[in-house]
Amino acid sequence: MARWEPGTAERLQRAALELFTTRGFERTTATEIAESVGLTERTFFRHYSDKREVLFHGQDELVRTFLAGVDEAPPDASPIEVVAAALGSASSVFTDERRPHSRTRQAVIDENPALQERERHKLASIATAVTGALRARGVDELAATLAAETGVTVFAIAFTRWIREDEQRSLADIAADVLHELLTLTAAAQDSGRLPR
Amino acid sequence: MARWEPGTAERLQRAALELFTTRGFERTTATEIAESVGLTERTFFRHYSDKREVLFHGQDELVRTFLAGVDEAPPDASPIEVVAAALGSASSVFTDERRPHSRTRQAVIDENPALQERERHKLASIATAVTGALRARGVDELAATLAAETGVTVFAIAFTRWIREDEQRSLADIAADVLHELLTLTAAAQDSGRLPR
DNA sequence: CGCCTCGATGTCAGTCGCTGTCATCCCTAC
DNA sequence: GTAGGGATGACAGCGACTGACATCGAGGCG
Repeated sequence: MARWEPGTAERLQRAALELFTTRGFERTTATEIAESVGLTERTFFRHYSDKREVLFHGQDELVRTFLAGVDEAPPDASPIEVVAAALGSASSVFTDERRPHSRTRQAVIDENPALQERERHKLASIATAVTGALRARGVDELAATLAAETGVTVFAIAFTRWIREDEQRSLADIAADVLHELLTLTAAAQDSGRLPR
Repeated sequence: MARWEPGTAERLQRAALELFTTRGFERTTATEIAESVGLTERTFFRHYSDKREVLFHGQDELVRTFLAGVDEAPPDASPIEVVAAALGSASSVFTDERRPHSRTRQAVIDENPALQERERHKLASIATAVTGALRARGVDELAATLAAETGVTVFAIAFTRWIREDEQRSLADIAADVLHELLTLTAAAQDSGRLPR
């Protein structure tokens, strides 16, 4: 038997989400979160580098899922195809059971600009990771950056739609649709021949 | 004759960039910035809502330039074509004379994660504005979001290339190239027929 | 000319996020 | 049983940011 309850970080995370939901992010202090699970503020900051970070626990796992998807793509796949594979892999993490939790969490984020900022930052770090993975496959820098960044954009848009109350499809399906829509849009521009250069 | 020197916000901005460059962002306090131009910390925060914001003064102008570009696009332009127009318009703001300043400013941002976060947030707000402008033109939500977000991605990538020491072309030229590369990438994926769905 | 309002700044106290440091204490290994 | 180590507590302190109130010169108005 340990001196303290195990899973400290997880308990803090649950307590934080609960408090953020009821009182709002800004009107909840780190001390309140910590004491609501019988710990001190200092301990909170030992587990999370800052107050916002408590809502983004497990982000590493998402990054790894993206990278796993990249690895699974066939060697001759084009950058966008690789990104599509990563999208499929990442989407599979978000099962139907996770939707309610994702929803409440997202509601908190949508209420606070500082949290949105952090969310964008996390998405950007995913893009950076995917860019690196593409580069490791021999894709040149421009193509790698574009494909990765585009993939993350598609993921973010698909995720927003997946969260919606009326949406019943899987995230993977939605992401595939969004990607398809992007290809349609770019193809239309390509064909018009009215772009500069 | 005014009671105080005019252009307080601009003086603060210049002083901040100077101090950030020499001492670094985190090791510069808001009080130091303010006092270096004969003001108090309180006044600093009256002009800038937070310490990071001082580096993003004039962002509104950039947003307006994007939107002006959207307005200039012909009525029958496709979403990507509209975005290309916005890209051209926004790029024209960054003349050759502004490059040295952009470089030192970017160097500061690249050194600090909190500033990168804010930068991403600003880019996201541009995307949101462009999305709104596209929607006002009758573009449906998905296409508008995708086109706007993609456009901002292209802009960001082009901008980092424009900043590079060895790069001599105009930002508009680079942006057009980057957009072209994106169209090439998506076309390749489209043609392969190997995407899910 | 004198008064009054207004806007930008100063002053001050206070909260909160976050950090460094040191002490505490159970659990484990030897 | 003793020595370490890992997680926590206690405490002091800095800096970002805010609210409330005071100050004071500029310009309008009688």
